[in-house]
Order: sequence, then C-alpha cells, then structure tokens
Amino acid sequence: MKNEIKIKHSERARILKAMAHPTRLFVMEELSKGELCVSEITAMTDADVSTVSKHLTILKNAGLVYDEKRGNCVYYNLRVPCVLDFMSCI
Amino acid sequence: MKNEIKIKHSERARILKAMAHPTRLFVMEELSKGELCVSEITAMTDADVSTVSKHLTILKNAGLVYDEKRGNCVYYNLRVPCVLDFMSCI
DNA sequence: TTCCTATTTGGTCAATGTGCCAAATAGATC
DNA sequence: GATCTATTTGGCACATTGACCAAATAGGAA
Repeated sequence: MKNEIKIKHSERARILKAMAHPTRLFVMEELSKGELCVSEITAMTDADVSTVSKHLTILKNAGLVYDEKRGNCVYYNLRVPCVLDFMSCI
Repeated sequence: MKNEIKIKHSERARILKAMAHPTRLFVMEELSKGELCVSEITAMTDADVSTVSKHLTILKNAGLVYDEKRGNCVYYNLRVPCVLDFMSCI
C-alpha cells in the first residue's frame, strides 16, 4: 500500500472512529437540529457531565463540531452536517 | 435517551467502528472496483494474512462485505457500495 | 491417502478507549 | 473578594482492539 494512500485512509479512519460511538452519534444528530450547550446535551444522555465533555472533545478534535463560549455556557455546533447523510445508506 | 434510539445509534456505531480502520477502508475501496480473494488483498497491504483475514471477518460481521468460496480461494465482495460515497464529505 | 495451498482461529501482549469520581478551572454574580 | 455554576482535566479500573506467530482447518491435486 503506497504511503500517501495509507495516510488518506488513516485520516478518514480517524474521523470515522470519532463518530463510532452511540453517544457521539446521538449528540451529532441532536446538534444537526441546532446548537446545544454541554449541560443541555448531558441532560439528554445517561452519562456523567465529564463523560459527555470528553465525547465532545473527541468530536471537536476530529473536526466534526466546533464550540463557542457565550455567557457562562459552551455551545456546540455541527461543522459538517453531511456526515449524517450517509446514515441513510446503513 | 430513549431505549430504541440508543439501540439505533449502537447499531450504526457498530458499523462505523467496523469501517474505522485504515486497512479496512483500503480493502473496501479496492473491493468497490471488483471482487478479490484473501491472498490478493493481503498482497496489497503490509499486513500478515491472519491480520487481513481478521479484518475481513470484522467487515463481514458488520454486513459490509460478503464472501464466496470458489475453487480454492475465498472471494470477498462489497455489499453496499454507497458506504464509500460519504467519504467525499470528509 | 498424502501433500499443498488458502484461509481461519487461538493466544499473547501492548496500546487505546470508556466511564466514573474527584479536583481544577473559568466566568458570572453577589 | 467570595461564591456559584458550567465545563474540563486527571486518574483509576476495566474492556476492547490490533498485530504477529503458531497451529488448526478445508479442499484441491498428486
């Protein structure tokens, strides 16, 4: 396998890995309807705030969401809504 | 999070997880051009045959590929080519 | 049957992922 | 400044993953 191809697939795999978790998929789906802050997201899931925060960090590092601090909340937004489109294929 | 929703996302996450590996993405891309047997796939990658076989099993369990034994080779095919479409979004 | 070739399976090990609690941090508000 | 609320970070326990080697299996060919 050529090196550039390996890099391309590693990059894609990294993004898929970030998406490949039930809670993170749920969060992305909710964010596709509009921005939400951490505590709102936490209230929607069964997990601890710290756990949710870590999930959000993973999504952010993968470039799937971005955050914005306003008031005393951190709001998260979906960066590329199209990533959810392909779910219809599954 | 409601239970049915949790199950839906778990199922999708399971499929994404199966795709989320450089070698497995590479294999899927190659299979999209036509069927290949295990030894052909192995020759295209840097990994051991046993490693490739395990990757193929993971893809098969996720329903992404299917296999067919003919002669003394096992040929693998992509089941749902559309899964690669969304890569354009990344 | 015996040998060969193709593929899968089992075992081990290091690395990574996940979840929770506790503690740290950042601002807003009193 | 002290306090309160929202969020992130550190640390620990535990589960999962991925790679390789060695061994098992399956079928075709000699």
